[in-house]
Amino acid sequence: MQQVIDFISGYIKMSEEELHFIADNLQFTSFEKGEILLQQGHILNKMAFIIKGAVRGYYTDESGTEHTLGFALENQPLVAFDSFTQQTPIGFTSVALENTDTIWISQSAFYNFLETYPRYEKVLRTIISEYMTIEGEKTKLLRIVSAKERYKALLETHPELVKRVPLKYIASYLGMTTENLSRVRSQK
Amino acid sequence: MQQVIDFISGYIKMSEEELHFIADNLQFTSFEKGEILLQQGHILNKMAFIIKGAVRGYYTDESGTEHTLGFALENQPLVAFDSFTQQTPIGFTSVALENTDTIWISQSAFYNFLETYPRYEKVLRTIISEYMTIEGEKTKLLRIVSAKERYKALLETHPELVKRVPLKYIASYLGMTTENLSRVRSQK
DNA sequence: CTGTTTTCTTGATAATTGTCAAGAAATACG
DNA sequence: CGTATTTCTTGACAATTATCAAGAAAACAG
Repeated sequence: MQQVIDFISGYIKMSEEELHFIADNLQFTSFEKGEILLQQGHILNKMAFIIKGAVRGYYTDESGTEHTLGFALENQPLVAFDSFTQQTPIGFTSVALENTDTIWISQSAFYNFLETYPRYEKVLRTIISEYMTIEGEKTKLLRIVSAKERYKALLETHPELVKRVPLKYIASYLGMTTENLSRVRSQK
Repeated sequence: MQQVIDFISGYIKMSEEELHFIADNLQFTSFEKGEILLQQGHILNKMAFIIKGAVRGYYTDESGTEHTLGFALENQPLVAFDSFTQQTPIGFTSVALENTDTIWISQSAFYNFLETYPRYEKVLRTIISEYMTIEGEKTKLLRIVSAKERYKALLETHPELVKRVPLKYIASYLGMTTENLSRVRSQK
């Protein structure tokens, strides 16, 4: 709970009232390794914040192949903002890589909060724009043509992921086979 | 001008007052083919809407190689939302592929509008979330492993781009060499 | 319309990556 | 602690893609 408050406080000084509003509208849920937090195709009426653990996001294409889109660790929000806002099906599945603790807020409580305390509109815009910067960096990393350089770039920017996440998911994230990642790693 | 109004009106019924506010704060600019609309590294204090023409977005990596990130055509906004919001350097350059007409709004006018007519916060969130959906689709397309399938997918989802944009930029966008795209095209 | 520049295609070859298969290493679990 | 399962590595080979080079086609400018 404190972690959510800390996260928001990084953007704005919260009043007691706002703090209570948030505290009263959060719900705690634990997931065991392998359990699914968000399911591709479902409609999303809540958003999450990861307290502890790690999560992998992937989508399954028509041929049934999984493509890892990203990872989320503790102290990060876990949202499909487009699905949440437009009430359209989520484009990916989120599964726990480890036992993971999360806190959730419902869509109605979220919008209620925004309407009651409109100064958080600006905070939300900032968070979204930061998210876009990160996504932009991810896209750029994926456009590195050589598999070796792509891995090297990830290792430099997110060493914690490479340590913590099974290599086969790192390979899938980087758009290469597990075998190729294994070889590329042994080269340097 | 009417095109901007039409774009916004697709999301909300605008009042006369709002309409005038917008009309009074827009500035028209034309770009010749090859001219730069947004420059990687600059700080952005305005956002654009494309009235006519086509624009290519790319970033230049450390080795000097250009990577095409996307295209924008008429009736589409042209913004680096993260840079605009956080006042950080833009992560890409936008260059006109054709003679292009644009309309611009300054950051101050934009925020002024949002504060004066807060119901547009929701409109903005919707536009942003739609943008995220599109970016998500782009990411998924890029993760298709085979060059041939990647091209086929783009041809199916955005045939207008393939017709209108020089192939070498399509190749760069799809993460392959021009030569390979040429070969892949001739196969089917 | 004509020369010039840019874009696109094609060929030959090398490098990278994927695929299939099997075994080693690490991790999970009773 | 020992067995089962999952993850990771390695090898051989095939397929895909990049690179370099040259010429054809198209677009552009005067």
